[in-house]
Amino acid sequence: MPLDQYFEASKYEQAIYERWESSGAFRADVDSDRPAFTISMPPPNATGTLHLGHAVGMALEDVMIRWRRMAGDEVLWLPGTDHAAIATESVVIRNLQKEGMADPRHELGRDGLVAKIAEFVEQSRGTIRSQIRALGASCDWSRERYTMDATLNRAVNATFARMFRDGLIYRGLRIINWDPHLKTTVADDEIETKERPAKLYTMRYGPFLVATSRPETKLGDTAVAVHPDDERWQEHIGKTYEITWPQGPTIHVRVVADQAVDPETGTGALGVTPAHSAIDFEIAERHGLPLVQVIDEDGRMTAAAGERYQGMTVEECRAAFVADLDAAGLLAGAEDYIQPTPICYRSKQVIEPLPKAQWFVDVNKPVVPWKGQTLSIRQVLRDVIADGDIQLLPKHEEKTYFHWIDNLRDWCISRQIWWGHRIPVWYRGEEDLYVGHRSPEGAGWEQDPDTLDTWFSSALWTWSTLIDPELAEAHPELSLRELLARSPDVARFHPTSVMETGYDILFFWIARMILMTTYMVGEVPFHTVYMHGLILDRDGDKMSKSKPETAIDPQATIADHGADVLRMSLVLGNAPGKDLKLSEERLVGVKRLINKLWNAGKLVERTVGEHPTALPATIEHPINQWMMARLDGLVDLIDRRFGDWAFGDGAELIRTAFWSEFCDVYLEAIKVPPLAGSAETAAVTHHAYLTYLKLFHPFMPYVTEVLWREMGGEDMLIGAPWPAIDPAHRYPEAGEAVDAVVRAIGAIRSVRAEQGLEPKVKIEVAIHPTAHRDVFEACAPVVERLVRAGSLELLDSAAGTDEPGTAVAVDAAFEVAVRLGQADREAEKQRLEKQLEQDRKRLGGLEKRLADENFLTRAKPIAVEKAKSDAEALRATIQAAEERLATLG
RNA sequence: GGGAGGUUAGCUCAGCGGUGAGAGCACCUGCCUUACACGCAGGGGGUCGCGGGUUCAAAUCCCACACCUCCCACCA
Repeated sequence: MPLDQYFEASKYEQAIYERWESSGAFRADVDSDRPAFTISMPPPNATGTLHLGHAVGMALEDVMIRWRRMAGDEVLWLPGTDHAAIATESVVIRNLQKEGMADPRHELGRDGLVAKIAEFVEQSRGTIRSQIRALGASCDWSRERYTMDATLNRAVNATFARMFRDGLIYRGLRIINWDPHLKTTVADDEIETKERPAKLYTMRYGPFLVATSRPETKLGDTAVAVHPDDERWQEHIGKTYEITWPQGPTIHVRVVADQAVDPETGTGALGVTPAHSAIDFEIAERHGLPLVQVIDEDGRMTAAAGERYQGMTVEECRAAFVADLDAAGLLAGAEDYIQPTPICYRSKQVIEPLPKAQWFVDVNKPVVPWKGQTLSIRQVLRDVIADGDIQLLPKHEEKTYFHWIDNLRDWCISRQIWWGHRIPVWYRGEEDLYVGHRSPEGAGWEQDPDTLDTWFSSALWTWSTLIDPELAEAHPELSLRELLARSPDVARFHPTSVMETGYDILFFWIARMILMTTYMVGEVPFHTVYMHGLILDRDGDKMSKSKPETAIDPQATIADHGADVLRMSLVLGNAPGKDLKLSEERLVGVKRLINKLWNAGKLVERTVGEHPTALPATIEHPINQWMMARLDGLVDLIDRRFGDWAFGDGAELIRTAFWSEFCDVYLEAIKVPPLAGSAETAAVTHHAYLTYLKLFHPFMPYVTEVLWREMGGEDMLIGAPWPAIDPAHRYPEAGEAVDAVVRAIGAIRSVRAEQGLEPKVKIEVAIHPTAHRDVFEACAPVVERLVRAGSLELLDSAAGTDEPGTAVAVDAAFEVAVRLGQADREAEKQRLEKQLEQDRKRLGGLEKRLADENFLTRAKPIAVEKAKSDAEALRATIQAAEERLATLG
């Protein structure tokens, strides 16, 4: 069936995806004896929609997966979704509020709200699934997982319990990051620092001057700290002062000496607010200072702040307190100041440090068995990268990673929201505490109200998803260790091969997967981490709805141009860690490539005819040989680029080879007899085209699959073997010779254009090959056609090119002459002179270098050899051109 | 304040010690040549950020500087 004029993606995509899926091509076979290649899909938010960040990741993952599948690996790409605790809960609460429910938490209660959220997730999770499908992702849907699956919950609870028993998880009173908007704690890594203009106030404070950008917290001060060696304050150390604020409470501050104080900063005297500053809290712990909380969980002042300020927001209190201080003459100064303010990365609201008892993961306790040692989490995290057990791409991210580890503090894992894995800890009375993966027997137990940080469950993703859910359900009594040991997928597909994700979640997720997996499973979660960059708009800004003219919507792109266009646009030229600017022009460029591939298919279809033949035992025609040699070179090159994870670069190379070698040279050449109409040509054309389809397939699966079927490829392309070099068809010599012919064609075309010879004018051409005469002879009809020659003569010597009425071009492998007829000989002279000038200049450079004793003795022999042969060739070219000029007069 | 990456043609980028610096897009000229005008052929265009240094040889390595981007930092 002849191909349509243009490829219309929407006509084919859905049906092809269904054929792939129903054929079982996506499903991993745990029993095969092929080497395993595994990717755990980073689970998108179950209630989300696909954005370009997902799209670039999935496109890259699918490239890897399809490549390895064709290359013969047993591939598993495990898809799934995340319950995204904070994000999902706040969306549902907002929706309920829009529907008129003032306080959903209060009105529905815990069970009611959780049920509502689960219902919402169930309803909306289909969207992301169908969008992943539309992209063409060849993932194993039979193994789809969700971070709230029963099996995963069991893994979470068992992990918590084991860490608790090992002392890696503890409950402690700390200054935590409290988000008064979301009403929950957040981890240190979930904080962004935003610089905001503020004032740095200096206030009189007993005998001291104290600087602060947060005067309102001074209502809760219990000490003044100075550096132990600071001479200015020696007499005060150890004393306690009573300070009565103008309109507020009276506080008692002890003067303590502490190394943490920098004498150079501020006034050198630090007002210590243990309840609202982590550093002050630590000072307070060291000196046994009391803790007075003046800000509550709503971000308002408490009773301890005094009657006047109680109930004010932090901002209101700051303004009021400063005014009061000023009125009382206690304000010594106020200067402009850029204040680094902690912001929650989710809610974008200001974080309030508050003292609260929370659950933490201890990163310094040495209880993790690793390579025969017992290490701390921090040490294992460092070792797996330092030892090369895990490779980070791009490599420079290792430095960022080590820097993060050096500054790592205990990880706060408890959250005060309701949606998520509930902390598996039960209390009974004051004394009894139970930790386990199932609720304890007996009456009177109360479960901890908090839930776990989403990243706690995500951190188990690579292996918790491989546990056999049926086994887990049938055997609730099995320990996690036994479940892992008895789940076939775990042994077969873990550790995974690659983790492909954005570099922005290196700490949130990558590091925590390493942390949890080394501890729980005793192996790394993956061998390679491929981190893609951000997708930006054409101006290099983040795409946003406020800039619709440059934003690109993945769904609309798939609908308008097809999934292949979107995928290839995101991958072409992309490299680990590199941000990519995506624009309409980029999409159009890929669209043209697909159009070219499609149209080449039409010509191939015509050339191959109804009955494609297999490659003959030997291939005779040099151009056919050349095509085979080019394919070999390309396949070899691509294997090496892909092996180095350079998929974007590989895609460029395939594109260039396909367009400039196959289309521009080969497909033009085979229109001419005797290549045209020969069975050998049909076979080579078919073989070459199918090879390009295979190479393109990981990037553009849909259009290549359509063309594969149209070209009579066997079964489906998704399961076809990756191209390999066939030792029976190696023609290295043909490459060089036909390259010379191609250069000759270019030289004649240049002469044609420079002499202003109209395309309709048939020119008379003579070629004197100085090498590869037989190949030139075999290719003569092709040359004749591609340069639109009326006649073509092959000469045995340069003699024929001496005639005055010709234009000549010279190369190391040939001289070509174009009979000019009426054309301007002066133009020819000028062209030659220009060429001569360039050649002489270059020869001059080479000769200078060759005369340099230092170069001859110190340079690598191969460099000297190349310089010599280049000079040789140039001299011949120059001499021929000079003779030619002489005959022109 | 600490750290990382970048600066090559009008734009997006490749090249990362071997010597005439490349691609795509854009531009110019000519072509609807029976696969493709989403195309074909030819062509113009670059002090490789600035200044030093190492080397027979530097866009490529080293040092300093300038500018851009990003990450980290307990808010005196």
